Amino acid sequence: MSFREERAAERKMNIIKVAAKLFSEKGYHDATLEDIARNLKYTKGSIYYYINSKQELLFQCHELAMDMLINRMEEILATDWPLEVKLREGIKAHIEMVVGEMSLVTVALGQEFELEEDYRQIIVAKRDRYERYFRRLVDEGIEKGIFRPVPSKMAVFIIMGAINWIPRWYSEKGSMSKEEIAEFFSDYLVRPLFKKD
Amino acid sequence: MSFREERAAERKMNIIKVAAKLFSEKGYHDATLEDIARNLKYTKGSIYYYINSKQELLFQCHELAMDMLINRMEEILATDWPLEVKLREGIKAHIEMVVGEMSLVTVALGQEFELEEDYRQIIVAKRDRYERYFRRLVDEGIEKGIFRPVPSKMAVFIIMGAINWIPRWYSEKGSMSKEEIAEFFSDYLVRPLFKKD
DNA sequence: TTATATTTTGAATTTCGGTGTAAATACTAA
DNA sequence: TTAGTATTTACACCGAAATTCAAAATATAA
Repeated sequence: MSFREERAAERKMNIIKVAAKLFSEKGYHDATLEDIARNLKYTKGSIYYYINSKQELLFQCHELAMDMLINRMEEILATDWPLEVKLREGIKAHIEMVVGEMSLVTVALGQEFELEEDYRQIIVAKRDRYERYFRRLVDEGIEKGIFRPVPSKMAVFIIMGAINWIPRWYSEKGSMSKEEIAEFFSDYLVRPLFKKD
Repeated sequence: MSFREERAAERKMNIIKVAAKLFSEKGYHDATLEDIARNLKYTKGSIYYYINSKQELLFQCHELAMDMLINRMEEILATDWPLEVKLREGIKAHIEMVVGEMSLVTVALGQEFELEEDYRQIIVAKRDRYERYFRRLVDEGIEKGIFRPVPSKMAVFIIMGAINWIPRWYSEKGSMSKEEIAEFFSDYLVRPLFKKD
């Protein structure tokens, strides 16, 4: 990649990040390209040198967020940790993404229906793939008798829902740190999978 | 209330319901008054005979949904059921609302940030009140030693998040009925509150 | 330095949707 | 039946925001 291409890629990434921030703060529609441009000290016009449309920008936010989530999860799956540790760590990783890359992930989680159909399908496919990783962990746990038999799909929906809701209430100023939240959540959400003993 | 007033109120309610349906399907911005009117076989203009603005319409959706949730919960609290039953039933009631009045509640849950500040405050206040009901149940359970000590706020966030996420995946055609889902969720989400025995 | 390619600008264009309104129509009560 | 009120319509207005584009500015390479 040439120097110029590299710089262009970097700028585009900046635009995506700022767009994500504004999309998550004000919503897709209320964040105007004007806003995004002003934030970057660009003019509206120059944004179009880097992107083709506002819709594409939204899509890129989604895609970036999903890719980050998937990559992290695949790292975890590649370890030789015991399965319930993988699950717990997967949950923690997801929480950390949601809280750490708040704006990016918030856009991906909250503004799905703003995506036009073609884009939406791509994102939905990625999300399915991601969720399947979790479901498989639960299923394996059941097969091995570590977990009690539950409909794994539902269990994963509960887990995802609880986590994906975090941006709705999380504040830096809250009384619990990210790590404490991640710890509490992963315990609370995995606990009901175990058999009583 | 006179015959005419009554009919007007009924029509307004219809408008709200249809608006909710479209808002939840396409999002606040993409559902135009044109759409709403066409669905009701009205013209855009005549909608304005019943409402003052699109924004007000959104607010009414929120308010209606929140009031339904609060009323149902207050009914449950007024019973003499044991506290953990109240909690379980509260959860089930919430799920039934989310699934039964999908569009209305989906709007209320998903499109908070579309509300203008004044309206938003009213809705946030109602939601806080609602969530406090749940938190109090958890706290009482802890005090009485039925539940293990957990940060009740977090526990309720988990419960609410898991449920409020349902509209994202629920389909009539799914393999589990509303009731089965409600049953599974309330068990899964309350279970981690109990001490191990 | 100069010529060429890249980047940025700012204005112009276009489209769309919420809202206002005056006139038309339908309804109700007397 | 009719006067008066409630409801609906059609249309125009207006602003906002996405997108386009030609020209200007800037950077790069020869």
